[in-house]
Amino acid sequence: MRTDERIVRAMAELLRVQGYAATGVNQLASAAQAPTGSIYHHFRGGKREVAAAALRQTGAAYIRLLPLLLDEHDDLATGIEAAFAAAAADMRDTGWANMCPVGTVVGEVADTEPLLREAAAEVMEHWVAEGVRYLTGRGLPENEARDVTFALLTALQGAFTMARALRSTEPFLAAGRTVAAYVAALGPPARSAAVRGRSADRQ
Amino acid sequence: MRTDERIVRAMAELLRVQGYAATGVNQLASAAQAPTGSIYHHFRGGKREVAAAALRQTGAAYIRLLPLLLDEHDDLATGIEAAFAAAAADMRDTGWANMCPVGTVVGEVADTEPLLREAAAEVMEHWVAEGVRYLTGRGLPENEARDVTFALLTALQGAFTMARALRSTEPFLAAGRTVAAYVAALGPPARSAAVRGRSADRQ
DNA sequence: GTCTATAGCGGGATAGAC
DNA sequence: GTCTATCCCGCTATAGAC
Repeated sequence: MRTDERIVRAMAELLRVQGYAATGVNQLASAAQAPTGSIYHHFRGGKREVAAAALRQTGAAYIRLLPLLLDEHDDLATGIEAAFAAAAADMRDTGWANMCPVGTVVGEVADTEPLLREAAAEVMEHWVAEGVRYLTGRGLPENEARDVTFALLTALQGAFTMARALRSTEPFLAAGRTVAAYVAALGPPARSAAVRGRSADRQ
Repeated sequence: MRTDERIVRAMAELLRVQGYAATGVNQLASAAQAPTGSIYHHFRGGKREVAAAALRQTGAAYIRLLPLLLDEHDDLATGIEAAFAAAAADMRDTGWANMCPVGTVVGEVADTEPLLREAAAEVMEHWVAEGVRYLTGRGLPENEARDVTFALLTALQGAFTMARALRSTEPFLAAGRTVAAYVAALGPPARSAAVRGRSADRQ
């Protein structure tokens, strides 16, 4: 892997576990198996710029999971509940350490690091756009798709935080149940028709 | 106000805006209008101990808002939507700076500062217990009350994060709409009976 | 108890050899 | 482009005058 890629990946890992301020450049360098100077060679903006790149990369990877997880289930509500359960299992299996780095960094430095706040905002706008696109594709009207997208994203972010502190999967499972129930109550007939359409599109 | 109280309050403020790692002891001292040494006089555990006290104090204050906001409305779903709208307005009016310090600190140091993680866990356990107590008081069965409590808390935490990055009230408003709709779908007749009972209790 | 001065350390960033 | 040595600053924490 290229040096700059290793640096970005290492930063993403460290952000997930210990946040931005606590992550030192030297720690980052040794985690990336690169000398300190290489960081400034590849990223002239230093630590800030590496973190911004890590947020964009991680954010893009996260939202790719949405169709991967939800396409598995013909019923959208079932898929949502399963996605929360998967996130809960991952969190538990990694020792409650793997937060979403985007959320962590926003909490830390949204008001003190404009570059990072902007990167986080772009990532989240992308999440919302992709969520709406996916859910309208599964038959939800635009305004409902937007509400459900925000419901999913806020519940996930909050569940990461609560699960990490409580060391329990319950925040994920309970939040997943309620979002799924909300979606199920929206209008099952319209949605199953949409699912049929979606499956047809692929064949 | 006593010196130690000023210190705890200043720490809570700083945690909300810039997190734990970025908050220095000297900055804390000047914000509390106290000399550096006073911090170690009142809190022998230093910065860590001040932060733990700030989390407990803020956490207790936050959960007191729950009945204050929801008692205003006879219909529970309406009250929930209004509470999210109030949180959104507060966030906007403070320049998108006022996160929940408990969530921020968890993201930063849950795996590196055991004392703070434990303080956050205690605070959140208290939130859950109070949420369940309040909602069962308004007529929800225990298991539903627990799910709704987690739905409220995770959505709020996540909405703080997204609203701060996006500088938009939409995460709060959209999440509030969905949680309210979920509650409204649970069983309106049982709940309005409970509301009548609650009002009667007060007179 | 209140406050000042400072120790001791680790941070981010840089210069320059190779 | 890779790596080392080092600068300078700010941090936490403490010692000790008042």
